[in-house]
Amino acid sequence: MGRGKIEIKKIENSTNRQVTYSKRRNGIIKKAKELTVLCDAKISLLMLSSTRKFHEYTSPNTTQKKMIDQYQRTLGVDIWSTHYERMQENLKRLKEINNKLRREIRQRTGEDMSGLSLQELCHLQENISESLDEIRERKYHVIKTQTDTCRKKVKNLEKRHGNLVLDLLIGSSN
Amino acid sequence: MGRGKIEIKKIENSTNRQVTYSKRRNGIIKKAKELTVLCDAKISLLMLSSTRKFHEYTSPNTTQKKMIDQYQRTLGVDIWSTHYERMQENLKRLKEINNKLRREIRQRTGEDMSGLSLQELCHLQENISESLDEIRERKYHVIKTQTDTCRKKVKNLEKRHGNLVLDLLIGSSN
DNA sequence: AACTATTTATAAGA
DNA sequence: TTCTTATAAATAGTT
Repeated sequence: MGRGKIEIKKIENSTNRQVTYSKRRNGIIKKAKELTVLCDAKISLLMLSSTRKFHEYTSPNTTQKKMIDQYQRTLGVDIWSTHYERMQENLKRLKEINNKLRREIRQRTGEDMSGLSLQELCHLQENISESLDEIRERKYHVIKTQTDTCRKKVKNLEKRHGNLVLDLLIGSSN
Repeated sequence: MGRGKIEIKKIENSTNRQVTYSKRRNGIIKKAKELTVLCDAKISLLMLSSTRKFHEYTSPNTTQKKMIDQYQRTLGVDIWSTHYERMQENLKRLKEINNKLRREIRQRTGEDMSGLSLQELCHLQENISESLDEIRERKYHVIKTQTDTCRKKVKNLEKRHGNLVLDLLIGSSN
């Protein structure tokens, strides 16, 4: 290489390492370009430096996707299968949960009770009766809150109105 | 390079081209390995010869998938967008529907009514009251069906019992 | 696959 | 970063 043989091990000096990376990166890209032209090859070269800088070279007559597809076909692997399958399982699971929830709602609304036994129906009735009680209770709570708020406003208005009448009777100083 | 400078253009002689490909392929892989070690870099190198032979090098501390993901993130492109993104959107949509359904159930059970106005509460109460009526109706229907079935069985039994008694009185012929 | 004359790449220094 | 240059490494053509 240069002035004196070097051994191939990590360059500890960060500056030197970056300089060497830059030089050799250009070198390897040049080699890739030459190989592409000389031998009619297709090359995909992805490089990530220790400082997270990204560089790439792809032969002109191809694309990253084509190269990766070729890679997968040739080696008989599928890089994405793991991800893909997991996502598909997730989808399936969610759909099932979804259907269960819908069924539960349809039972609670009384739209579909065909599969329920007498015992289950009794239980459902009891359950919904309780829900109805809670909703009624909540409704009264909301009504009471609103009424209270309303009363306070009236009281406040009355007080201000009283003051206004007083002001009119006595006469304001400014 | 070797004995006499060469120009960088396609080697027309097929044998020479293959030989050069082989030599330079090894050379570039060696360079990639050196760069990996010297500069703590991550490299993915895919090569396809004009004879459709495939060769690759990937740095030990990474994988093809990681490199491609990095590539996509860095360049802001997504080779897999069609499949992958559609799946992810599907997942998101299902999750949202899921949450809506759960919320609806929680409202109907009276577990969570904090976001509901008085009007909505009235509507909910009415709604659930109707559901309760339907469930009650269904229950009575089931009870009636079961009772009818039971009565038929009793009648049947009585009839058979009557026949049995008759048989005993008259005597069976075989 | 091995050899070797040359070209090319590059490490260290400026 | 860029250039220079001494030297190592790569390799084209040959055997």
